[in-house]
Amino acid sequence: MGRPPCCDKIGVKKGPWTPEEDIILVSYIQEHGPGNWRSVPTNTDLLRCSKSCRLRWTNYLRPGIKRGNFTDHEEKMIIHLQALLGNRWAAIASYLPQRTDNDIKNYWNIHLKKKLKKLQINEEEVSNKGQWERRLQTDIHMAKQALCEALSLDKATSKQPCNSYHEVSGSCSSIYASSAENISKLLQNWMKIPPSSNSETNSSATTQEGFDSLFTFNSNCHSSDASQSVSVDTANLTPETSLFQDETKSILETQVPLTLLEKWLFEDVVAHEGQEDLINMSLEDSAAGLF
DNA sequence: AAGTCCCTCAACCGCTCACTG
DNA sequence: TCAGTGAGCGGTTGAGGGACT
Repeated sequence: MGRPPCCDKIGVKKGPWTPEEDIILVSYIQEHGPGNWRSVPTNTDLLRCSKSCRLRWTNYLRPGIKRGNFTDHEEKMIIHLQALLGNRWAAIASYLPQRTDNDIKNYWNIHLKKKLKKLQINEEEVSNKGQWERRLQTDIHMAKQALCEALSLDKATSKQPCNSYHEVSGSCSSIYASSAENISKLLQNWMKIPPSSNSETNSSATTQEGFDSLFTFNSNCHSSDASQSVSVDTANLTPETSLFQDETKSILETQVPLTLLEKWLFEDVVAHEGQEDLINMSLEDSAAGLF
């Protein structure tokens, strides 16, 4: 038996969202909170698929989304995390809470792939090309091993879903950059009055606490200022807040260190505090060539 | 000015995962 | 244990706009 469609395809509107639709969606979420997407089209006048509503919210309307150019720091983060995690864009996005996985994915495919390809060509031209590749492959292999180890350990323990999107939505005080001013106002109101009937399993209280413990933002996170900082506080890295909260949870509980990620997180903090280069592991050479 | 090409990014599609009864 | 269902994720597409000829 085939999987039924998520919604009735007949009469479902496709294509770009209009400001009016945005307002309807935001108003609904303001009242009911994000989640239970299935009910959104039925309880509103939106002629949209539930998936479309969710994507519109998570990729565009959700508060805390930073738009505009990626900073050097963000680029390095993405490159580094992509080397460690592969194309797990959602996981990578949880380290860059102001960016959506879609944005990161697009940015990678459009900009960074080209840069890395260019770099690779350059590297081939220099004599130490093989050495760099071997180092990179070794580091990636080590990262994969660590992740596999963590994931296999995790399977033995209880699982908790990672809802980084909603952690962000409940914590950041920024507004999204929309062309529709009224939507922005709606969102501002929503930020002031968090939804009381949030149906998500992750409460705003816990997510706020957890989020704050992982990421520390400048107050103006709506700003596109390149100096915005995202520092990772490893001292407060709790199982609830980690990107790999399930993985990390199991690790912490079983006292098995996820050394590679921890090392990187620590180095990230050091790099920030000492104004040193973020990338000082496998990609330090390549990053230097890129930027 | 008009036509074409290229780039960007919002949105869609299809798959997998997680949860529930 | 298993089927049904909702939600999330990653790959891909196509419309729109800017750059170029």
